[in-house]
Amino acid sequence: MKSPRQPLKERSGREAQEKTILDAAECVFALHGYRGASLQAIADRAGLPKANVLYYMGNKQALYLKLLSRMMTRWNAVLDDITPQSDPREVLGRFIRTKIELGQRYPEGSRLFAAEILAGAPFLQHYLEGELRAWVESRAAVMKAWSAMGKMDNIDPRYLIFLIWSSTQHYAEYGAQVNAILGCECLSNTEIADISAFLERVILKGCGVE
Amino acid sequence: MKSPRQPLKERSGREAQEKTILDAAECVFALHGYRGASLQAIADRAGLPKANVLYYMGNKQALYLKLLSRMMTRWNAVLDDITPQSDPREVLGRFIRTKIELGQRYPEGSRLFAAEILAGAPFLQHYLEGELRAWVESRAAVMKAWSAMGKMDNIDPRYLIFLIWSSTQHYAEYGAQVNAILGCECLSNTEIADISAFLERVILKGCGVE
DNA sequence: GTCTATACACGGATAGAC
DNA sequence: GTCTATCCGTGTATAGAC
Repeated sequence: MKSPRQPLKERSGREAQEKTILDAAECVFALHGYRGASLQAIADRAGLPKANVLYYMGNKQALYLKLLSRMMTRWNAVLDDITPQSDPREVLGRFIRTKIELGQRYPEGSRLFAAEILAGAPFLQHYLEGELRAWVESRAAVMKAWSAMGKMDNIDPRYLIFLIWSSTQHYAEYGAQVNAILGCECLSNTEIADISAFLERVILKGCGVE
Repeated sequence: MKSPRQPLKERSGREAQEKTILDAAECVFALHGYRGASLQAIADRAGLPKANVLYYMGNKQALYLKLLSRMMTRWNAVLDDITPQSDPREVLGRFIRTKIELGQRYPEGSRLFAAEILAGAPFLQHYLEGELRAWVESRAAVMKAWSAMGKMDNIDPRYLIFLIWSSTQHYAEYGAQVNAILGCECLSNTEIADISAFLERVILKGCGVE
C-alpha cells in the first residue's frame, strides 16, 4: 500500500528472499554437510552477496537449524492415521509411497538430514531420543497389535520401520549411485512408480501382510 | 638389522604410523565429509602433528582417495560366487549377512562412502558408472535367470540389490538414529543377529525365494 | 534493506631446524 | 623421519557506506 517501488510484483518480498536463501542453503548443506558448507557457496547459489545471507538468517547455525526444522515439518504428516483397526496393507503401502514421494520432492532436504545423522546427529540428538523414538514406539505398538490379530507375521516392528525408511530414502540419498547404475540423469515418473510398486510388493509380502 | 634403536619392537614402523593416520582420517571424513574434514582434526585424533599427516599421505585428496580405495577392497569379495545354478536362498542370505557384518566391522568406512555419495560422488563417478554398474548388471542377469527358472518371483533384480544395500547399510550409516531409537549405546551381537535374521526372512520371503 | 570492506580465526600446504 | 614456524587463501562474522 505504501511503497511506490516494485511495480510488477517482482519476487522481492522478504519471504521470497528467505526462501531463495533456504533453498540454496539446503542444497549446499546436503552436498557438503554442516562444516563443509560455506556461506560463500550458499550466497553464490542464491545469487546474493554473502552479507545478505547473514542479514536474513543471523548466522550459519541458525540457518542450518531452520533447514532441519523445515524438513521435520515436511515429514510430520506421515503415518499419523494408524490404529489397530487399520488395514496394514493400505497403511504400510501408503507409508512406502509417501516416503518415496517425499524423497523425490525434497531430495536436498533428505540428503541434508542424512548428512546430519552421518555426523552423529549433533543438532538432532534430543529429537531422535525423544520425539522420534516415541513416534516409533507408538507405531510399533499398533503393528504388534496387527501381529497379534493375525494381520501380519510376528516380527519386530521397529526393524520393519527401519526397513521402510532405509529402502525408500535410498533413492534420495544415494541418487548419485542409483542414477549411475541405472544409467540415467534422473528417475522418470515411470521408474518412480515401478520402484514404489516393487518395494510395496516385496516388503508387504515379506512380512506376511494380506 | 642395522638400526640399533627401537629395541622392544614398538609399533613405530612406517606401516603402523600409516594405519594410525588412515584410521583417524576415516573417522573424521566419515563424520564431516571431504570438505568438512580438517587435517588438524585428523592429526589430533591420530596424536600427531599436522605436518606428519602430510608427510605420510602427501595431501588431503591423496589421503581421501586411499581411504576410498581401502573401503572398495573390503567390499570386493561380496556376492562373487553366484551362478544360475546357485541356491538363491543361500546366496542372498549370505549377501545380507555379509553386508551387515561389513557395516559393523567398518562403520566409519561405510559412513565415509555414504558421505561421498551424498556429495554427488565427485571422486567415485567413474567407478559407479563403470565397475559397479557392470557388477550390478552381471548379478542382475543371474537373478533374472533364477526368476525364469521359477526360483524366485519375477522382479527387477536391480531394485532387489538396492533394497539389500540400503537396508543393511542403514545400520552403519544411520547408527546414530538407530541407537537413539532403540535406546542403546551400540548394537549388541544379539541385536545384530536379530536384524540379520529379520532382513533375511522378510526380503527372501518378499521376493518369493524358497 | 543492500552491499563493500574488513577483522580475525582456521584451512591446506611448505620450509627448514633438529 | 619428526616437528615448529610460517605462507597464503578461505572461513565466519561484523562495521559501516549507500
